[in-house]
Amino acid sequence: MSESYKKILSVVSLIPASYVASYGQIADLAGMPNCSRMVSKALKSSNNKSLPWHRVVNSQGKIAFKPGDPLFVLQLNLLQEEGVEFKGKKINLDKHRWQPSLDTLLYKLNY
DNA sequence: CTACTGACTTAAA
DNA sequence: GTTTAAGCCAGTA
Repeated sequence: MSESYKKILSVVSLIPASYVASYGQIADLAGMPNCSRMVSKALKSSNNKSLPWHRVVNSQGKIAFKPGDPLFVLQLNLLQEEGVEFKGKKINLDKHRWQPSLDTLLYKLNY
């Protein structure tokens, strides 16, 4: 596994329950701007069961999967169990977006 | 080697 | 609201 993926996954692992981050946001925090597609790749290739992958949604606050997809339902359930509110298909990002403090990133990611 | 594919994003029309 | 188009880069064929 590449260092890029490791970094991405380590950022995702910091997202607390009932908060979400977008793919682009994760890419930015990992020091790889404009690499949102790599975030999805990294998540797909990860087998880590403790990774809170479900807390990553797209920039519109919507789940990235198609509504018919089994993973869509799974992710929706996981988020709702954590108390994330859906307004239709969208999450209120103003309320639920993860905004990590600088010390969180510095300390936990060894930047 | 080239070509295509994404659990994406942004800007522009 | 919508649809395009370009950008991104590790996998895959």
